[in-house]
Amino acid sequence: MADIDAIPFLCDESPGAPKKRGRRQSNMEPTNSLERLIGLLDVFSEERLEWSFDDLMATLGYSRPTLYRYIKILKSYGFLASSGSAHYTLGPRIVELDYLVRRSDAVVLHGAPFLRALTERHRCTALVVRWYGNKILCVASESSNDRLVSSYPRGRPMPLGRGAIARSILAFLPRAQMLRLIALNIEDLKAVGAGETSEDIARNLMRIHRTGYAVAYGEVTPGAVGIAAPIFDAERHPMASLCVVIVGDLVNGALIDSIGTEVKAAADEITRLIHELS
Amino acid sequence: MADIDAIPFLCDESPGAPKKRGRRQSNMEPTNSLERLIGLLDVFSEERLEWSFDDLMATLGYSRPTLYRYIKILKSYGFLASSGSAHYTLGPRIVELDYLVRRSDAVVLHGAPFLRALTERHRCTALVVRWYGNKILCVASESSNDRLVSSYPRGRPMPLGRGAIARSILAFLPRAQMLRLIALNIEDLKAVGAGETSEDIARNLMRIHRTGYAVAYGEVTPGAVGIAAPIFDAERHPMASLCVVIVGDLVNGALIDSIGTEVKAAADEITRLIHELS
DNA sequence: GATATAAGTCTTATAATATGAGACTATGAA
DNA sequence: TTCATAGTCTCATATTATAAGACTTATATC
Repeated sequence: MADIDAIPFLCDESPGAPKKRGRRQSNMEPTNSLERLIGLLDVFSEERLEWSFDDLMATLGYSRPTLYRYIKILKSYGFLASSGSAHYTLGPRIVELDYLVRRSDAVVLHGAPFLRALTERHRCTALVVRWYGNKILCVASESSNDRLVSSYPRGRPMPLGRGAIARSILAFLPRAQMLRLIALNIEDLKAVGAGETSEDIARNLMRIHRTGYAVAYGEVTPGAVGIAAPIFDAERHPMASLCVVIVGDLVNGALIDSIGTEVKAAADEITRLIHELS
Repeated sequence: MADIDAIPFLCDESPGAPKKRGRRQSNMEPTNSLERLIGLLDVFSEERLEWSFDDLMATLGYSRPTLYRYIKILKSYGFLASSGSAHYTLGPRIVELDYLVRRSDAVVLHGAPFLRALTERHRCTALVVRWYGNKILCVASESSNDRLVSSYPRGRPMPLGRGAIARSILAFLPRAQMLRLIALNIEDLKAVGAGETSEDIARNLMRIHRTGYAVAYGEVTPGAVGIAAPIFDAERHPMASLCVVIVGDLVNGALIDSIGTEVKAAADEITRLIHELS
């Protein structure tokens, strides 16, 4: 049961759309067999990459034949794989699907050239990150600095309370939603110095809104500076963020400003490209 | 309907285990609602990364409310995402799961250092590839030659009939299974010069078996030489392959032999490491 | 601003099937 | 041989997935 709480939020794809129904959250129990089936994959986490049949049964509470049936189906579709006897891990179909995602994600496709350009111009790591529920997910990255290995590679979710990326997204949300998410992540935001109270944090976010990009010092990776600007969906809600991470010693205020302007320009251009054809 | 045929084989994780029941193949129709739900993801392919609701309904043949229900569930779990109105693509949860797969796949984890070593020693691309049904799937790669961009990055399935990787796996299968897979891929194998008849191909594979590694000239990428050796599962069935791809002009017969020996040694070592603890 | 069309959800009776208890099989270990 | 574990099967029952079609929002069009 404890593991259930560790499962990150799962929700509709477009967190920008306000008040859409049908959101899922980590604490929601599946209500039907279809959800129970795919929900089974939710027990896998970075902390628990492999599950025994008995632990699955104890955690999920399904009967033996039912759980075996689920596992059989998921295995036959490649979403699960046996690892040792009565032990299971995630399966190869996921790898295959991720390839397709990389080929279809507009943010990845249009962001890639800018990642390349930014990493060529600066000794940095550049990433494109998607907003996804109460978390953000790196979907593409490039680096021109071997010392600067991102602790958040593709697919690893980051919290919404820390770092330039998170704030570059929060800052551009409608006020009500912004406050809701501030409340959800208030501890992180305070710990990181984003403000003392919700109101204070909101004020600071407004400033980011005016500047057009967010800057953070060592909030995600010690010694690293993050500079991020939002990418918008068709309704002009932030849906992703472009970010440059650079070693703190390599930059001063002026350089940060100039990189910030670059990042914002690139993010705006990505936004434009995304909506150009559709 | 035509697209259905393009969907690659989906089957149990361990294709090495002979005659296991419960295999899925592309032409099998889902028999229950659970399979129909995850089976929906099978319509996405490299050729068709985005689907409209109407096309989905026409292809899958489910009723409007049912299909909407499926989509809603898959969206709520992040496996699908809306793209434009009534259009859908694969969703961000897949990215998240792929990250977990990268962290849990023993072949990826134990293979990585060898990929690095091989690419440091030679100007080449080195990959680890998993056997998965009637196809092989790259799961990790590294390159020290920018001119040599693999046309098969992580997650893109390759056919079982072409290239050193495929033959390095076929060559180590029990004879019956080998013949079955030769029959399935006979056109490719012939086209590529692996032999004239099934028997001829089998004989050539036996030679690969004796040598311990397979070599192929420009079968996958023109001008490139592939050198591959199998990685085995607990039952000593081939389950994956380690491969070095190198530009043809850079190698002669002697060098190929020496790289082949290296690759085989590395593959054997990966096999050992995988089973060391479990 | 009215109308039309499409996107998505809800309601319902009915047919379908998912479920769990427990038996059964297969496999490997002691 | 016996014992334990992994995995499947059978079957009666209760659950629930299903499709037709009504309903409800959005989005576009005039």
